[in-house]
Amino acid sequence: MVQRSKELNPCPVSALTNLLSGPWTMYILWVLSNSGPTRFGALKRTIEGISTKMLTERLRMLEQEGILYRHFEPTVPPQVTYGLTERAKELMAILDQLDDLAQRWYGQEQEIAS
Amino acid sequence: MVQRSKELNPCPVSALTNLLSGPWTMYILWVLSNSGPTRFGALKRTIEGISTKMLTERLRMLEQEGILYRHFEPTVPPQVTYGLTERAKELMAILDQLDDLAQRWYGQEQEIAS
DNA sequence: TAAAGTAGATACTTTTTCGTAACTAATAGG
DNA sequence: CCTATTAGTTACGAAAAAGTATCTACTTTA
Repeated sequence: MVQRSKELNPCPVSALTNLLSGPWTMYILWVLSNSGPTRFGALKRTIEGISTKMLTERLRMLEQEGILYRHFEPTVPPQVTYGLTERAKELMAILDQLDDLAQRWYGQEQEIAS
Repeated sequence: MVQRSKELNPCPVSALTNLLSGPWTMYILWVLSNSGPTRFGALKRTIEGISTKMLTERLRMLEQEGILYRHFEPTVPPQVTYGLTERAKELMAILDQLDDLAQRWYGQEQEIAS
């Protein structure tokens, strides 16, 4: 059997970072943080390039972890809205710091030359 | 051509999180943070289950990003030591907060029943 | 003289990941 | 009656990621 790193999930940090480290994950949180609760279709349109499958996968995952909620309105056609939970907000506070760091390290390149 | 998420690397945070999100990456930083500068072989023995290839790959990557340094001593057999840079220490300060969060969220399960 | 020890590099193979395309249900509108 | 709409699910296949095994150099030790 081949040993992959995800199996051994010894400490809580690993659990959390494995979770956040998936593709698009941070981006999805970022969008929901900026736009507030958003419907599936709108998310898909906003997050350019993501596939339906990937998006649902990530959303399900984040929901399971209690980082976002899913509100299903059984109209026809159905309306499903996703939003950040309290947990997500705690998380974003830290991710914002990471953002500051990233700005300082890599941000210069992005400066606007007027 | 198949569109993968890593290609589009728009904002600095993405750059940083893509970097941290690789397998074993956080764990390696964690070990170096706790143990101080460590030789390749020792790292490999500590990080149980990691392959040589994976370990070198991650180390090279972190070195390129200026997150850790590599010190090569051309003895026979050679001695190569890896350690955290200042950047890494800034990073760890934030990751420690993430750790606190993880403890609160998932830590309970790990409690020792005396 | 042969083996051990370090820090990898490389080729080859397996596993996993992820995108694409096709399909679903129920209703409203033309 | 036919089509559009939403929010997915599923099977399939290609590409990327990661493991395994083999090889290197040089010296010391047995």
